[in-house]
Parts: sequence; C-alpha cells; structure tokens
Amino acid sequence: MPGIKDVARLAGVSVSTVSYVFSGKRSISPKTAEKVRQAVEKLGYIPNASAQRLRGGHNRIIAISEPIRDEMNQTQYNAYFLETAKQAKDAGYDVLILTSEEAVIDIQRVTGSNLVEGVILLDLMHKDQRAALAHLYSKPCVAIGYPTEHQDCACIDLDFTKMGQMAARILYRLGHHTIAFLRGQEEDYQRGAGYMILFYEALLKETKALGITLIESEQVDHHNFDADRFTRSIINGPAHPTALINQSGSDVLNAVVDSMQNAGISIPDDCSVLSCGTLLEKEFLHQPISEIPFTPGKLCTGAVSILRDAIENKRDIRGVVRLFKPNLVDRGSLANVRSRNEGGTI
Amino acid sequence: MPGIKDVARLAGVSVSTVSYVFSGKRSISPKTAEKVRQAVEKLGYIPNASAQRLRGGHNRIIAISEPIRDEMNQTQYNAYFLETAKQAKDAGYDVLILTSEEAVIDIQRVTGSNLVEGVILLDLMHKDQRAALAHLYSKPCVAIGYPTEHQDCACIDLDFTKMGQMAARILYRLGHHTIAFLRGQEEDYQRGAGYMILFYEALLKETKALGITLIESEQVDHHNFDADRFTRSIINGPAHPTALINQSGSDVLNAVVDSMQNAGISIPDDCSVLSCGTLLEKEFLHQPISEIPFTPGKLCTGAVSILRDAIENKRDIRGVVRLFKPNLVDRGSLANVRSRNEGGTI
DNA sequence: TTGTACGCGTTATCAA
DNA sequence: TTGATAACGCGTACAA
Repeated sequence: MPGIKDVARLAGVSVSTVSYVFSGKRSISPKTAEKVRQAVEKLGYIPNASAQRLRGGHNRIIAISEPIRDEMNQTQYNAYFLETAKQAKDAGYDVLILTSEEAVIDIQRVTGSNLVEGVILLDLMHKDQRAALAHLYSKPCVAIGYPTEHQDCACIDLDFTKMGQMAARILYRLGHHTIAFLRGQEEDYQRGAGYMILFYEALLKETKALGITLIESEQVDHHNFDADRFTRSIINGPAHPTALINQSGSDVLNAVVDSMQNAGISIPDDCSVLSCGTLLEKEFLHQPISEIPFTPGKLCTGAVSILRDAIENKRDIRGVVRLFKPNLVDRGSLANVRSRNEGGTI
Repeated sequence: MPGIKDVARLAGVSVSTVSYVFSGKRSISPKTAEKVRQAVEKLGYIPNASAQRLRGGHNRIIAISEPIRDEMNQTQYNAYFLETAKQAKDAGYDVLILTSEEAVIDIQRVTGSNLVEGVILLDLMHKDQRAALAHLYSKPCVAIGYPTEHQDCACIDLDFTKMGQMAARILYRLGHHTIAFLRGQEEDYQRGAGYMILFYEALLKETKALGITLIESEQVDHHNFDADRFTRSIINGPAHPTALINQSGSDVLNAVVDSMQNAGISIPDDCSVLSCGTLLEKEFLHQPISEIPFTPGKLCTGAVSILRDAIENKRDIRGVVRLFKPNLVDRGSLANVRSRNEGGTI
C-alpha cells in the first residue's frame, strides 16, 4: 500500500506533481509525467479513497436501497437492481447496496457520513417512508417509483395511471365491454406496491367511465393458483367476458393460457388477452401475449442520469417527477370482439 | 453536516472527549457524556466515514464480486447474493457490489484504495481469474466456491466431489445399476461453473467404479427443452434406467416429472429421482423430489465469518479451504429398485 | 513548470 | 477525568 509520497520519492518529484499528474489540473512536462507514470506503475500505486473523499473530492459511490422482505418478487427485483447497477457502473460509480428493512436509518447513515454521494430507491411502496423522509438525507435521492410523498426526492416511473386508462381504452376500442381482470399477487397489494395500486385504481375508474363491466378474479396466490377454476368461473362464466387484463406474473398467466386452451377458448379469437405492468419473457410464454410492459432499462438509465445531474452539476432535484408514457407491445393476443360460437376467423 | 468540532463546541468539551464518548475507549463522567449525547442529538452529528478510515480505523465495508453475464441463473445468483448481503449486514458491514466483468481490476481498485476491508467472490468458475489473481488484492478474499487455483484466497463450498459420490452410492445401495442423468444447463458447463464440473466428474468416476451404467441426456437448453422426448428416449428407452439423477433447475425437472407421469411412470415405484446441486422450492415442485441441495445460508454465513476473522483478528486466511459435507433431503422420491411391470407397492 | 504548506475530520498519544 | 496536538493521505492555493 504505497502512498503518494512513495511515488513522489521514486519519481524524484514532489507530491503535488504526482497529484496533478492524476487530476490533469495543471500542465506537466512530458518527461516528468512519464517519470511519475512509471513510478505509479512500478509501485502499483492506487490513491487512497478515504483521503480523496476527506479532502472534498467526489468518491463516486452511490447507494441503492432495496429492503429485502421475505416474500418478494425476486425476478422483478433483479431486473431493476441489475440495470441500475449496470448504469451506475457505466457512469463510473460504485454501488453500495442497502438491504436492511430499517432503510431510512441506513440511508441517513451512509449519506450523513459522506460514504455515498447519492441514493437510488427501488421497490417503492405507495406510501414509502424512504421517500417521505428524504429530507433527512444529506445527499440527493432518486426514487424509481412514484410514492405519494416525494417532496424531497426525485421520482421516475412509468405512468401507471395512464397505463390503467390505456388498457381500458385499447380493449374498449376493440369492442370489449365485458372484461375479466386477473389480479396480481395479493401480497403485493397488501404491502402497498405503488404501481399496482395506481394501475388498479386507474383501471377501475376508466372502465367505469367507459361503461365496461370489469370482472375481478379472486385473490391470487401464485404458489397455489387454480387456473382451471379461474377459467371456469370467470372466462367461461356467466358474464362472458371477451377480454382478459392480466397483472400477474408469467407463471400464473401461463397457467391461465393453458387452461383456456384446454377449455377450447382461442386467443384472441374467443378472448383477447392484455398483460399490464409485467415483464413477460418471450421464451417462457406458452403463447405470445400482448403487453404494456415494465421498462427497467429506461427507468434505471433515467434515474442514474438524474442522480448524476444532482451530484456532478449540483442540480436541485427535490420534487422532480418524471413519468414515462407506457407503450403497448403487440404480440397478437388482441382482436376485435365478436360474439362467441361464431366460428372461423374474422 | 456538522463535524466533531461542532459537537465539542456545543457540548463545551474538547473534540477528543467527543471521540471517546463514541468509542468508549476511556471513561467519561456521566455528566459530560450526557452533554455530548445531547449535542450529538441536536446537531444530528454522524462521524465522517472517510476521516475515520483515513485515521486507520475500520470502515466496515466489504465488496461482493458477482460479474453479471447476460445469461445467468438469476434465481441461484440471488440466493447467494442476498444471503451474503444479509450476513454482512448482520455483522455490521456495508456491502459494495461489483458487477463488472473486469472483476479483477475492480477488486484491485477497491482493495488498493482502502475502500473496502475484504472481498467475497460469488459464482466461481472452475478456473477463475478472480481467485487465481487474489495475490493482487491488498485485502483478504473469500471465495464461495472451489476454483482450481486458490493459493491466495480462502474457499468455502459444498464438497461437490463427495456429492457426486454420494449420489452414485445412494442409488447403488438401493439396487439401481442403470441410471439416467439429466444434465444441467449446457451454458453453465460451457462457461465452466465450478460445482457442476466437479459434481459431474465425480459422478462419472464413481458410477464407473461401481459398475453403474450412466445414461446421459442430450445437452439441455431450458428455454427449449423437450421433456417428452427426454422421457421417451431415456427413461422409457431401451436401456431401462431405474433411477434419474437431475442437475437441472426446477422448471426442467418439473417438465420431466410431468412427462413421466403422463407416460405412466410412477415415482419412486418405477423410477427413483434424485436431484443434486439444486435448490428446489417445495411450492414449485409438481411432485416432491429428494435432493442433495445447495446450502446458501451455511456457505454465506461461513464466508462472512471467515472474512471477519481475517479483518477483525488479522488472521491469515490465504489458502484456507472449508468444504461442507452435502446432505440428502429425503422427500420420498427414492426407493429400492424392482423390475418393471411388477405392479403393486413394495 | 514545479515545490511547499495547509487543511479536510478523526483518533491516539501525551500532558494536565 | 479531560484537553491539546500530531498524524493519517491527499488536493490545491500560493510561492518560487
């Protein structure tokens, strides 16, 4: 663990010269620069991060807050976490990961002690302490999500309210006036996952406004989901929905799709299917399903970019909200409505 | 961002007194201690991490190295990562996550700059650069895995060689002399995932020694796996294996189990099934399958404990190897062999 | 173009 | 029991 003094001694220059070779903040003669470079190489010198930071420079570390609950949607967690980590890395930042459930305390600690230069919040609840108490953090904070209280942090998310409207309108325009809704994991609503609630409320409101009859599934526990029962009682039930909106993951959706196929219900001829706020992997789908998907890449890129703006340009990002318009990915599972038992194609 | 001086001024004491109140390394009069505590509270003082570290104290940060490749077993990744993070957190350490594929450079940087006090390597290859070049790191390093070159880091893992032997012997003792083997993801062998290779080689060797005929599956691509074909050609094939050893994940295994059921093959009556080096979740299994599972909890606890020993007690852990004996979890899918078409229970 | 010296916030040593 | 001060390694204002 050689220090800058060792390098200076070996190169036969002063410590400040070595420092300036690294920072490039003043001109150095090529000869001197080369001597220093060789000494650095030879000693394997790496600047001491603590000293740099203490002196007031940037340390290029950000924290990602992702409280780990026992039951959580790990696949989804992963997509956002990995994407954020990748973006941070590409921007030259290291990532400190905070998994404690006492997230606010941890964030206070790592920002207050100057350990990190900023924070990104993942997996936000509708009412999220971490966002609501952002004024306690001494460093900028970006939430990937759209919690109710966000005066002191920036928020970036898909517009799930708009997504709810879109889902209703897309199907309405195709002539669907009776629509089944397959709820997401019940636990997720319970714990207050923000996007699920926003989508659900917007869907309720818009279907009502359009005069659509929305038939809701029972509570869904994906460990123990009876797809046949769902298909029998909802899709094949007395209300005769002509379309299905799904908010569950691909395992539950696949089971329903299989079950529909077994029941002789063809997609989209007999029933259109639209998945919303999901991230379906094509390879895992038993049938291609049209989707208004999550866009982790876009959100995480945006989040890191906002945070960098705050860190590197000292921009005040408190209260900034950036909502992306959701996009429909058409995979052919949507069609105009037609009465049942008509037979043939459109 | 108040400093120790601000606290000292407000409390009317010297900075060293404040410092000692925090460290508890010398006795402080209750009255003074209380004054300091109040000042700390009032100012929201948090010690500057960089300054502490610069002065020579511990900073209680470790790095977890987990190079993110495009194709990886995310579920498994998660189990180890989350468990390690949890253990570290419980031991009072923060975790810096290194996901770059240029892992060696990153580890050199974060150890050399004193940013972290130690490193844990996850997802090790059979021949792993990160372990082979551990002498380049200026801080202790623990691999959760058992790579070939490990002179300069500690290794902790399940004993996959023993696991291979166990699998062969368990089935041999039950009278199985013709055994099918369902390979894991081909990509994983290709990229050299250490444990899969060790297990596979040991299995080959032990079955050979015991005179067991091992019938291998074709290469497995779990995105595109034809379970019926596997069942037809292997389980129901001319060689008539009486047992199946699985190294694939639960999705592939489930497909095979279903396919066997459809083919009228009953587990374990017609065919015993043993899954090795997997982490099957009971809820996701279509039938309970006996297993010699991964033990992320045990390994990660051990890894953090070894690393702490190195950091906190300055123990030299280079070259230390700790291999756990694998354990069979019996879920009833193993039985004594009997000739086919015998009918009835044992 | 280069060197000297100060200060960042903390802790340990020494003195009171 | 408490206070003053040197030192950690680095970056930069200032001097040369």
